[in-house]
Amino acid sequence: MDLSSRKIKILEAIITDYIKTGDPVGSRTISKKYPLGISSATIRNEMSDLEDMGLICQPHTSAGRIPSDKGYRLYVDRLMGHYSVPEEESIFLRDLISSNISRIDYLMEQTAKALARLTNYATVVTEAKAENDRLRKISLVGVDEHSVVMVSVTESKKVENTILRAAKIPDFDVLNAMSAAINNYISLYGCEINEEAAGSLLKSFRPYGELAAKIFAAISDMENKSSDVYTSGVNNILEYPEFSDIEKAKNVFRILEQKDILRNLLKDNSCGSGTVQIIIGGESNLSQLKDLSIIKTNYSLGNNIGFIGIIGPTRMNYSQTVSVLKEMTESLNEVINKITGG
Amino acid sequence: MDLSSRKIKILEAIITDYIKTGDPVGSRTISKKYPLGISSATIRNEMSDLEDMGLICQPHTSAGRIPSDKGYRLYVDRLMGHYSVPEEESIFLRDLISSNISRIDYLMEQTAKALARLTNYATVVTEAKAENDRLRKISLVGVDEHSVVMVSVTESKKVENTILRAAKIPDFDVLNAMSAAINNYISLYGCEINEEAAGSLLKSFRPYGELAAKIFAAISDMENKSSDVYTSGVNNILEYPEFSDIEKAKNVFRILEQKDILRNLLKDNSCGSGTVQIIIGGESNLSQLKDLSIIKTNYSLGNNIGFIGIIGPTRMNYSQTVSVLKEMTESLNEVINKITGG
DNA sequence: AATAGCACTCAACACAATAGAGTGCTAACA
DNA sequence: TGTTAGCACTCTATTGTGTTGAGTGCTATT
Repeated sequence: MDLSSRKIKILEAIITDYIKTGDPVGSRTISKKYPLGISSATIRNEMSDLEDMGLICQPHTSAGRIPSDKGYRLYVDRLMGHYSVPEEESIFLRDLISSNISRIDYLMEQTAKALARLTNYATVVTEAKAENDRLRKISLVGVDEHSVVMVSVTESKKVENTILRAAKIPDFDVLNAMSAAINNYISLYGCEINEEAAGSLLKSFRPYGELAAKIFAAISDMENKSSDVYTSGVNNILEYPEFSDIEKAKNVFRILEQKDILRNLLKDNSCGSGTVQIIIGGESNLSQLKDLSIIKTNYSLGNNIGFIGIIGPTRMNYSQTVSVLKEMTESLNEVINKITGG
Repeated sequence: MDLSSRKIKILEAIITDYIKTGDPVGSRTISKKYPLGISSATIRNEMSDLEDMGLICQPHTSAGRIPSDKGYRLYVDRLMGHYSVPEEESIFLRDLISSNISRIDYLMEQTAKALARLTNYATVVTEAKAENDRLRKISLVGVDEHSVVMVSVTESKKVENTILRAAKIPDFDVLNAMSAAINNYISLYGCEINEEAAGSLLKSFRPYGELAAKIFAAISDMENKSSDVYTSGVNNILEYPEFSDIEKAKNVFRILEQKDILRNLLKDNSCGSGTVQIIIGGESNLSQLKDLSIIKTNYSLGNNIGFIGIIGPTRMNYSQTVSVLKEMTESLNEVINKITGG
C-alpha cells in the first residue's frame, strides 16, 4: 500500500493531536480540527489503511487511534518540524549552567536539573569517561599521621581524590618524592601494574611499603570504575496520565533506579558524536521501556565522552525536546571549554 | 479519664494490628485475634474512651479505629517492645558498608542504600558537617598550563577538591611555596579573609595574582556551602497502600526532593548525640509531612555531625526501624573509625 | 473516489441495590 | 457496677444495570 501525501497529513494530525492531548484521536476530531478538506468518512478509510500499515493502532474497538512505535518513528524521521527554543528558555539554560561552576560533577547535576525543568521529563546524565582514559599524574597530600589523599589527574584532566590510610605516613618531602617516583613510573609503564618495576619501586620506599602498596592498588582500581549516572526530574513522570496507574509509575521508577541499564542504554550509540538519537518505546527491546522513549546525545570532556538522555512517555514532545537538548548540549560544551580552558 | 492497663493493652493491639495490616481495626478483630479475655462489646466501650482521649480515631462512622499521632507517640514512648535485628540482616548491613570503602561519600551512599533495603522505607543521609569546621590546610596540584586543583583538608579531616583556572600557573616549586604560604596564613588568620594580610600575600605572588585571588575566593566560599543530602529507596514508599493515590505519592516525592527541608528536619535535634529520635506525622508541624513519620539519629565524623533519617508512613514499624537504625549507626561509626584511623 | 447514513461496539459514567464490617445503645446478667 | 448479648443503625465497597457518547465499519448514493 502506498503512503499518499494525504495519508501522511492524517498521520501527522493524529500524532500531533495525541502528543498534545493524550487521548486517542478519532476521525471526526481530525476533520474538525485539521483543515484537510475531507470528510470524517474518508479519513476513516485512510485511517483503516494506516492501521493496516502498522503506523497507528486502536486501544479498543470503539476508540480513536493512537500512533504505534512505527508511526512515531516515521514522524520523527520524516515529518517532525523544527521547534525553536524561546529566547528566555535559552537564557535560562545558559544561566543555570554557567553560573560559577567550578566542578564538573556539579555542572552535570545542574545540566540534568535544567533539562528536566524545561522539558518536564526525566533526565539522565552520565559522567564523561573515556574507554581508556589514562592516568597522567598523581599527587600525594598528607592529611594526618595516618592518612594521605591521592589526587589523580587523567589524560583528559579528570581530577579525583582517594583517601589512603596506613600506619606510617612519610613527611611532606618524602611524599613529594613518592609522587615524583610514581609519576615517573606511570609515564614509563602506564597504570597496569608491572610486577617487577613496581617491586623495585616499593623497595625504595620500604619504610612506607604499606602506603606504597595501597597507592598501587588504588591506581589499578581506578580503571575499573564505571561512570557515575545522575538522574533528575524523575517525579515529572508522575504528571503524565499514562503513568497515573501506580503500577506503571513504579515500573518507570524501577528503571530509573537501575543505573547500569541507563548507562548501557545511553552509551550504545552507533552514530557519531554531537548527533541526537531517539529510541522509541519497544525499539529498545527492553520490555520495561516499552511505554517510554529516550532522546539522547553525548558531550565531550577532553577525550572523555558522557551522555545526556531525556526519558518520557512515548507520547513525548519529540520536536521540542530534541531542540532543547541540542541547545543545552551546545551551551554545555561551551561551558566545558571555558572551564577546561580548551 | 484513667488509662487502665486494659486500655493500654487494647491500644497496643490496635497499633500492632494496624501497623501490620493497614486496615482500621474493629472491636471484633481484637477480641478474636488478641487474647484479652473480654468481649467485643467491652472492647467497644474501651475504644470509645480511647477515642475520647485522642489516642485513636475513626476514618468514618462505620469503620474500625486507627491510631492518632498521639496514640503512636504513647506507643513509641511507653509500649513499644525491643526488636532484635536478625543475625543475617546485621551481617548484611555490616558487609555492605565495610567492603572496601575509602571515600566517605560512597560510605554514606551505601549506608542510605542498606537502610532503605532493609527497612523498606526511604532513607535520608546528610553529609557530616560541623557548624564551624575550620580549614586546616590546603595543597595545590597542577593539572595543566591553565588549571590547578586545590585540595583542602579541614580540622575534622574532610578532604575536598576545587579546580581553579588562571591564565598563568606557576611550576611545581612555586605551587608548593604558595601552598605553604597560604597554610601559614590560615593558621594565623583562619579562613576569614583579612584584607590587609591577604593583600600582602597576594603581592608576594604578584605574577600569579589571578590564581592567588581565586584561591582566596574558593577558601571563603567553602564555609558557606551547605551539607549534601543523599536519599535512597524513595520508591519503597510506593509499596504502601496509603500512597497508592498518585496525588499522595506525588506529595511524598516532592518532600523528598526538597533537600533543605530534609536537612532542617534532621538537623534540629535537641537531644544528645547517639540517641534515636522519632517525629510522628503532624508533630513536625509541616502539613506536607502529616502522613509521614521520621526516625532519625546522628553520626559523627571527627568534629562533624551528620544525620541519618528513615522516612515512612506514620503506620511504620517503629520498633524494627529503630533497632535497625541503631545497629546501622553502630556499624557506621566503627567503619568511620577504621577509615579515619581514630 | 468521496461521502452521507446507519447499525454496531465498547468504555465510561451514573445510579440503585446489596453485603458486610463496625458502631453505639439498651437491657439483662453476675 | 462492670460485662455482655442483642439489635438497630451507619457507611463503605461492591456489584449490577442502564444510558450516553465517541468512534468505527459497511453500504448505498452522488
